[in-house]
Amino acid sequence: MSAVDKAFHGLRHMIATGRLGPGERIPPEAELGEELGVSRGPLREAVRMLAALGVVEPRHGSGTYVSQLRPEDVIGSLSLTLELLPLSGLLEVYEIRRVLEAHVASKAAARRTPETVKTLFSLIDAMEATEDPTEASELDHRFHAEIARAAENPTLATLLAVFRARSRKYQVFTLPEGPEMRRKSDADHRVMATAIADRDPGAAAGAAEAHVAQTERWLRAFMPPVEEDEDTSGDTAG
Amino acid sequence: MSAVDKAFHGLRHMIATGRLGPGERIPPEAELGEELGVSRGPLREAVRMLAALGVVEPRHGSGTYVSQLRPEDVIGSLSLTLELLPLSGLLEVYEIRRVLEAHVASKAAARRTPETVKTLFSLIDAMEATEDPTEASELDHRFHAEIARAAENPTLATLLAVFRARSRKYQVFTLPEGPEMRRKSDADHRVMATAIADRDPGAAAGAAEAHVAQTERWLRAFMPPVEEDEDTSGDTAG
DNA sequence: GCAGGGAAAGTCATCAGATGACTTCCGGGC
DNA sequence: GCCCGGAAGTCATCTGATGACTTTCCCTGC
Repeated sequence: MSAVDKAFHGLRHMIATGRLGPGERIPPEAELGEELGVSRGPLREAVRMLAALGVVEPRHGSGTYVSQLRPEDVIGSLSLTLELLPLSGLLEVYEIRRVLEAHVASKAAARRTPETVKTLFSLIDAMEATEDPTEASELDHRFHAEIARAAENPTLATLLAVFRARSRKYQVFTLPEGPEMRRKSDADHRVMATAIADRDPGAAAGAAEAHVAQTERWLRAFMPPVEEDEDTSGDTAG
Repeated sequence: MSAVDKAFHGLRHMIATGRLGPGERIPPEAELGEELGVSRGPLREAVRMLAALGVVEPRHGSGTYVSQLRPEDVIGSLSLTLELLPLSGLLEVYEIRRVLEAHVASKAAARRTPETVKTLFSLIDAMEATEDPTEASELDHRFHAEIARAAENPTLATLLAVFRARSRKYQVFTLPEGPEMRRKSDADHRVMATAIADRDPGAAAGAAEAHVAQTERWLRAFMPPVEEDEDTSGDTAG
């Protein structure tokens, strides 16, 4: 086993067994390296691996801390890599998204509060009012995020947010057919929001699934990946 | 921006823009470090991060290669960290699993081949025959993996395999109540397999969801995490 | 006694050089 | 034609030193 593996598994084991708990600071590099029997180089590489996976977080000058280890912490790590997938593989992701969006819509319909309904419709109004495709995309994201939030499963909400972020790289609304697509999309949103407002889980699930399927169809038809030099990772969704 | 970030994003950008394609070897450390303007230390840390995320794979003595970038490549990275989650967060994962297992069961029922059915029942027979809880757990995994495979979405199959692996750390069958649980579990499996054999998607989905829900209930009741020093990562599922 | 400033310690970040380990390839020997 | 050995290329690791940032604490001034 290589030194990096030794450090990686050793550190992971310390966390798995509870010797290092969520939020806790891990020992300094020199000390930990000696304990694990590796020098600082490989140890740092192992720490970076765990950081990329959302398990620890190094803070310059302060120390390295174990994350809170919530499901969304580790699932969020996918957002850095999912957008590297070729479009072909993305279609498989879409099938998953279809199923899960339908589920959260259904659950949101069952558990909705008046505030949720109000938020959803105000987001729809804003979407229909704006001309800026980027803003529309942002509002669309917040609309779906709000539904996922209402379903009361943060893990699932994070997973769907990751999947959606990948799709947003393709800004279909900027195409010539964009305006027509947006009208259709807006109509879908109204159907979904209405079903949720009516506490009708079946209708909400159906509308959500149809909406995702429609988006998938558009993406399949045109696929101009947008060149980007992020970070535009402003997660302004409430 | 730190040197590690510069190297990480630089490398990721090279892959995102297609300058480095799947399976391709990236430039040697010295060369790449010079191009990105960082020394070998931080560059290696950035490479390790991408390796942890399933994007690249360093091979000692040969070079570092971009992965095939299939969805399962990057999703598989979750398996290293999902088992670090506390049980409380795991319940949210179970809800997702319930929905997705139901979906794959339904799809498997629609697309099943005679070979699939044969495999499923032979796995059930083997499960009922064995006394070894570890072997039973392994067969259980293969049973569910076979159903996911039949649904023809490798990404989804990988995602479910990751979720299941987390649950298997809790070997509920070794409890005093184990034998009774296993009888119930075996019965569930027969219902699922029969629904799939009958090409009845609705019944298959219902049976799968009920089965996962049952497992979840057991886990919620007893939760003795099994200490382990893997790797037992033998993915023997066909 | 208290608030502010600044020094000092602790820790991660980075660079540089050297050496070892492993893979790959090629040519020589049989 | 096959096998073996060596050379080159590349990643893996160690060591030492320096810089950057954060945190703590003491000292100063009021």
